[in-house]
Amino acid sequence: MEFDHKVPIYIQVIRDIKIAIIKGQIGLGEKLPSGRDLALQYKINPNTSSRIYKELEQEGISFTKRGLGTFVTEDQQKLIEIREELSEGLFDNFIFGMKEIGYQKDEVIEMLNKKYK
Amino acid sequence: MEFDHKVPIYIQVIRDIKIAIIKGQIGLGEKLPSGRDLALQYKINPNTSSRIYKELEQEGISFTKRGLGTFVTEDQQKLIEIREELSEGLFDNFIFGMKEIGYQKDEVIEMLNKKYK
Amino acid sequence: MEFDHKVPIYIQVIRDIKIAIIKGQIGLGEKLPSGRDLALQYKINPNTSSRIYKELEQEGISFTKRGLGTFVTEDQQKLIEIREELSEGLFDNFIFGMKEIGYQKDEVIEMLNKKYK
Amino acid sequence: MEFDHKVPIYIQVIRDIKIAIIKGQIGLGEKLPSGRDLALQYKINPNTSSRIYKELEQEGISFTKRGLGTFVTEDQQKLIEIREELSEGLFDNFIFGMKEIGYQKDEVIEMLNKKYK
DNA sequence: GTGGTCTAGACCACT
DNA sequence: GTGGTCTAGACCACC
Repeated sequence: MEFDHKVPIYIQVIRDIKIAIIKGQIGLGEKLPSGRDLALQYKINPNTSSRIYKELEQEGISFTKRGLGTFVTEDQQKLIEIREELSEGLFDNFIFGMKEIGYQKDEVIEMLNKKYK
Repeated sequence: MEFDHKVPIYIQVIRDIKIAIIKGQIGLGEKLPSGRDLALQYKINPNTSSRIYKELEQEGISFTKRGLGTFVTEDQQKLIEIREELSEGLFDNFIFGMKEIGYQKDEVIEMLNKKYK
Repeated sequence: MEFDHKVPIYIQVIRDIKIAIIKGQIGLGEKLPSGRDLALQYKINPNTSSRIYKELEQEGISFTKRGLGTFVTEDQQKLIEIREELSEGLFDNFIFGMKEIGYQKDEVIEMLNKKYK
Repeated sequence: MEFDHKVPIYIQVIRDIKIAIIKGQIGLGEKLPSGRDLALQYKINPNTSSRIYKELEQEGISFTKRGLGTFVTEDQQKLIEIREELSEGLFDNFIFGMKEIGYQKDEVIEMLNKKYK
């Protein structure tokens, strides 16, 4: 994975993990790599791993068992929440931004159709 | 104007000025406030004002006449460019993001229709 | 029993056993489960069981007979000691904490009365 | 300030700051010391300061202005929340614990009266 | 000067 | 082996 040096690494990795979860590449309840392994995988410092897992835990996406490791929550509801959080953010940003620069619904949709080709 | 303290103030002000220009609230060739006035208007640090004008000038959106102040370019072409730059950024971010979290074109457009209501 | 993963499991189990003892659910002189059984009961690692018994023994609450197992002390005095140790800890923590955040005796007792309803 | 080496420094400092706020020693909206200064005051590492402010921000107790510093929230409501959070935690822990080891309301209040002398 | 991020590396407690 | 905490020190963007 290549990092965009304009946005914090930990943010990018968190996003990456969230996407892996909602795509089912990482199952609910599954063990996540140890902090050290995550550091190796993404070529980051173990401290950064630790920060990543801490944030995920705070969002209720993972939890940790002392001495055992970090695990994905088993709460199915979370899956939906994550997906919504991610898409919601994209929609809001997009729609609000387009309004701000003066585009109406119809124009936006027409342009979107073109862009998607 | 309220700032989101997570994103640089100068970025937010630049965006604000660009939007005012493409909406015609600030006309082509029109004089922009002095750095000091800009600082007062937005309640920002004068250093930040000067950074803002420096960036706007670099993008060809404004130019300065020594002793007279800073003016918006008279180049109409710029208007279109700004609009495109802003919308381009929004589209890329949106489309790329939606792909990443697994939404296809049709779903996106359907959801967008709903959101716009 | 559900564990709070923020506090060491062995601490939680030790507390649980102490409470069982002072409540008489486990009698003085009674045999405690083998390390292996304890591990099964609490769904913990056998290593953790052995740590638990080691600590209990150190506090004089249990003792081991080689080849026979671990037993609760027969010393009645211990019962009182345990109870005091536990309640002492609770009182100190509570009173000190309430002082720190600025509550006086009378307020504390009044609030306590309310909470108990 | 002396630290209890059994509980994380950042937790203790956070508590200390919260108490200073609810006691009015630090006013609402007031600037907190810079991360570096906090580190000097408490004799901790600047990284630890940074962690402390991050947590406070997450709890809505402080906010940060880039390049300017960290400030206490101006929301009066927060004051009450903090006080409640702190006292609530103490009460719950105390009452639940005393119940667990078999003390009834009257005994508890009587003992508390004695302890307070 | 101010916070934000990251690396490096250490030590500890828990399982 | 696993996470949690802390120190040390660096670099950066922002104001």
